[in-house]
Amino acid sequence: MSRKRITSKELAKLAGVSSATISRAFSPDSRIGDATRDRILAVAREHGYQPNAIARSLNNQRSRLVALVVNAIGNPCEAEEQQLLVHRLQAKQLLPIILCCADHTDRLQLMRLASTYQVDHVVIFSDMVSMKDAVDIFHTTRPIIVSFEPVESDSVSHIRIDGSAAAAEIIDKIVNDGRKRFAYLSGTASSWIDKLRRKWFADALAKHGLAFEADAYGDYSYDSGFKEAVLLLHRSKADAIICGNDVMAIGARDAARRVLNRNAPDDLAIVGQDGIAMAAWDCNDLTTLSLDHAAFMDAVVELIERHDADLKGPHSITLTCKARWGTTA
Amino acid sequence: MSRKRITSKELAKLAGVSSATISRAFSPDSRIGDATRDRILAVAREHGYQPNAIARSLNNQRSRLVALVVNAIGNPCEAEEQQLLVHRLQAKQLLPIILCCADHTDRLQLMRLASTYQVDHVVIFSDMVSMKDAVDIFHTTRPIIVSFEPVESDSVSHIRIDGSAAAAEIIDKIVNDGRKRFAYLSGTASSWIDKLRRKWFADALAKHGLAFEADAYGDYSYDSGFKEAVLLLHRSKADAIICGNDVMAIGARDAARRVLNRNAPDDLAIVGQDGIAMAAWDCNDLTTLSLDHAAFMDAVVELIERHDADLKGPHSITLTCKARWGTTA
DNA sequence: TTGATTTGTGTACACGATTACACAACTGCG
DNA sequence: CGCAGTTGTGTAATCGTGTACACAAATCAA
Repeated sequence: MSRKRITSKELAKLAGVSSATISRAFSPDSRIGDATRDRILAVAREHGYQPNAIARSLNNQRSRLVALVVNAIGNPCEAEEQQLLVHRLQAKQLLPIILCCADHTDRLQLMRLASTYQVDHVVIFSDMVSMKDAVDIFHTTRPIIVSFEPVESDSVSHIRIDGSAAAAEIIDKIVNDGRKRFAYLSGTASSWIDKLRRKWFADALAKHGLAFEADAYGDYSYDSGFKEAVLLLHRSKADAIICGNDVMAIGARDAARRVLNRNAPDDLAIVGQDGIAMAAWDCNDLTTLSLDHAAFMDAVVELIERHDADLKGPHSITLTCKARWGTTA
Repeated sequence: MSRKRITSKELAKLAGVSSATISRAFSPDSRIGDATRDRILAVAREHGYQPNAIARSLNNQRSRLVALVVNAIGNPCEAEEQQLLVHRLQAKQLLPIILCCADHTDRLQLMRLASTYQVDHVVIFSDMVSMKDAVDIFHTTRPIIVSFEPVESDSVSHIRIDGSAAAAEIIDKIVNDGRKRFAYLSGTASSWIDKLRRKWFADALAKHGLAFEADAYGDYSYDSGFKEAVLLLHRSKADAIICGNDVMAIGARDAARRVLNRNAPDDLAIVGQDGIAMAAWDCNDLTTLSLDHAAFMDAVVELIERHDADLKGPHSITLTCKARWGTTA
């Protein structure tokens, strides 16, 4: 009920000790009498005292805050991973600060703002910021970079994702089904990761003497998938569309069915990427290049732990994708 | 490149002024010579100096952090709103700390942890924590509560959501279509908000002399919607299912079609709640009780602003839902 | 010219914790 | 009993800012 938060000095007076002893009562292994600690914790509980994390951070040089730089949290393709990571961080008593790039014009300013909070770690999922900028802004933090734009800085850890084998598997199947005219519906034109993903499929096509006949660019959203697919199918003779993520794939499938009356998998093949839960829903049942999100986030946490243990960097972990077979290709 | 962050005192030496003057250079309206400010900002930029937000927070008693207590971020039904709010907060230079309750066992401990960071505001979207606990833990913050469990504390602001009119509209239509046997597929058994939502529909049914014939409980997920709908349709003769959110509604529709070969809207009616973007996707086209998420988040920001302006509370804003007509009912 | 006001800057303390150091009390050992 | 080592606690400095206060210089009014 009291509006004001009690401080360690005030609690010290109440418990008849010095504020240093209060601090010790809250530090797991420090020289303090058992009786004193118990008494202090009792008084603390009674008055609702908890050490001020801001003050503690200032003193420790350790904030226990983690910045997550993402495109958006509203898009299921990212949100699922984010949820897993947030869960893991919370379990380690780390608090996530989310920086949402998608609808923020000045992303550098946003990252600078977060960096003033002395975050202990930075995880970058967004392909909307350049790694150079990120490294520059978080130069005191050693950012953990996630599979975008590998930077040749030794202060950066890196998770590499390899989907080449699974992409080949999927392409082989579709080509064996008799399709020859492929199109790629990209997430964003400028994204490094998106170019890499496209290359997995392009290389697989090359083995069959094929190449993408058309390209389109969306923004990872259902609506962009829908709209671009319509345009794509009008201006090309594509009978197979590889999409930058699952949500766009669903949009493309709906567009083909609704606007052009072409149904997957009979009239054309649609392939997604990510392997989100929604891809397995009965109404979607998408064929997709899927990544094990739990393993992905485990890798992120692993890097955070190595960073904490101050192991010499830079570190790198590689994960491979698997094909999920649905009924759209 | 330098591993260490520069402090105001060090910068002061470099610029040939005192650290107080450095501080003034970064405070918009404070007595400082234009020439001095410009010189300091130049030197600051050169050395990558930015005031330490942790230290500033400790001094100001103002952290510019906002805690968002949510069930999950992976569930589209919540993620969309969260994205809108995060966007609005970032525009105001406030940073969100997300507390994800769904997969965290000790939610009180989680809230206590966040409260030690002296967050300026708390927004509670989760129905997995009791308001009493939240108010207790964040007693210094004046939590902004969102439409769950109204608490008779004058330190709590509140957003009330009224869907009774829209629910009546939807029920009227379905009853006029000739259906009489209604079931409610709830989000969680214990949730206050879920009971309220059910009541909107129950009241509307009562006007027709009807009542829910069956109830089931899920967890807001697609899988739970699917599974519970199967059980529900086996043990009752329901021909209309009102679901706790859109994702469960999609699960229920898929279950009816796949497992029992009953298609909406011909063989049964399915109604969702929330009105997320996905509900309007061509493959779903859900009839749903929808809320204007942008207006909702505007209201949250409005409350935050009133709180900042220190207007006398408690404050309350009411929003009403609208029906979205799809092809599932 | 003089006294009052404004302007710009430095000094010193506060914010709320942690921790190196000092020291008293107690333990154990020969 | 005396001395070394351990244990528990207090004192004071520190983390990096913001700001009240003091004060000199500059400006202004009459």
